[in-house]
Amino acid sequence: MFTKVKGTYDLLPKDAKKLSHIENYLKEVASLYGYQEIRVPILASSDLIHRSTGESSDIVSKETYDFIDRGDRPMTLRPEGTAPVIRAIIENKMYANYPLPLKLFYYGDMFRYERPQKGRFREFRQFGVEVVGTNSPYMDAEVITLASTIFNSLRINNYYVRLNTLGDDESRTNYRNALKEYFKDKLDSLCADCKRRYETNPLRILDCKADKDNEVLLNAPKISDYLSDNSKAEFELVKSYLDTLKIPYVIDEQLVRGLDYYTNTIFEFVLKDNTLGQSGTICAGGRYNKLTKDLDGPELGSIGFAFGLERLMEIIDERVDYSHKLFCQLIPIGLNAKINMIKLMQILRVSGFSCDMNYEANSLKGHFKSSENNNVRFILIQGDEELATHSIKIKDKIQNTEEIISEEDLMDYMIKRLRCSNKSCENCEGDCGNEN
RNA sequence: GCGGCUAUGGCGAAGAUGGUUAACGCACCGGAUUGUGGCUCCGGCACUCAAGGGUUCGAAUCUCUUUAGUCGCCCCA
Repeated sequence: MFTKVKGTYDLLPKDAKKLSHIENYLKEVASLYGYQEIRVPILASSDLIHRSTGESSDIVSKETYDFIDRGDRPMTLRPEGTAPVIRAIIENKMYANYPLPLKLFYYGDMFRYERPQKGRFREFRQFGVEVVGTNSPYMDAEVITLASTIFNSLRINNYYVRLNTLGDDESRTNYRNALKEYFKDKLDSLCADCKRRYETNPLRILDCKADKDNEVLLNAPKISDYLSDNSKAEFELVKSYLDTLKIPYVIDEQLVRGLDYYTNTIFEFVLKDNTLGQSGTICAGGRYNKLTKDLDGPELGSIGFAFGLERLMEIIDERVDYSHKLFCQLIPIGLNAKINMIKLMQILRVSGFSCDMNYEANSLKGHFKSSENNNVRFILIQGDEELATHSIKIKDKIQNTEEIISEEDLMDYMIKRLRCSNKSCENCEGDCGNEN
């Protein structure tokens, strides 16, 4: 037997329905904020992914799906959505052909070679947005507000936003130097990973989990002391906007994020409880003002975030019923009725009534069983008796009635029943055609 | 890359200290009930316990290896 590849999963009908539902929902909310959809390839040149995400990042150094294609080109399955979207913007010169800022959303499969666990897969799905072509700190706040609205409207309330700023170039350079200076003679007390990070990306030392209680780390210089006046003012504006809208956030100066392209504002949405374990981050993002230029485009201030859809699936509490439902079941008795009902079924289907027939059942029992599985409201039965008079026996499972009507009255009959399903309706006992 | 736990019919699962017919529930199939199902009753459904090796008179039970799943660490959405 073939089994699915490690870290992948099948979405069976019920869950597939749930995921489409969530995706449609996210699309709708994003469009309320003025975002348009963009679709970009899953397959990308290794160069794009490696350069954008950062050679020193864990994702690129040990988690990408890299391979050489039949034309000897190094390829990578995208591990995140930002780089391919930015590439598309630059390649299609969208920054010139569309009004700025570009406000785009995307969703689709991402690939990371990790050990699978709860809320983490090798092939997984993200929904994200990217705003390109603005430096306004108001946009930082708007993007965070959008993410927050998504949470609220999915009735997820037990989250908060971790917020920090990495500052502009100048701030970051000064801070990096300060960190290097500070850690220079303290390297021995850091873990092996941090010793490496000291060379490649000293900021990453700050959110090291192994050293998180290390005094050396707790006493390290803080980014807030190295922010330029401009960066400081921008960050204040972001915070005040969030205050105005009462978005709950906490400033966390240890927050750094693992992708190398981030600048200025960065944030994470995390759950207050442990329903998702330590991987409680469902949404994260930030500014990346240098990325467009690093990818050979013009310099464009940009910000975005991504949601992990599996994690969202895991935590949402929806009362929606995703089970399979059809409108009616057709039950023919005898060959003549079967042929007649096949014609009838096609008419019903193209008229918008979902329905089905069990072609193989030899007994009434089998047919009725199918009607249970299909969760139908109406059961239509036709045998030689009904056929002779062009009529049909119809059972309404909600109102629990059974009567014989003529074939041509069938659709009107069902539509009326649909409108009023109130058994104790005084006007009609369920037949008046009024909405309840 | 590292660590914990798990692996019994289509599914969920019982199976102290190894002992010889592998519970039970659900699903499914057949019948009571061949133009009316859902309830009920009766009957059927694992020469086999992830795979391979070892210990033993005897292994689903002990041991080793492998594989898979799952959870956690690192990291990330």
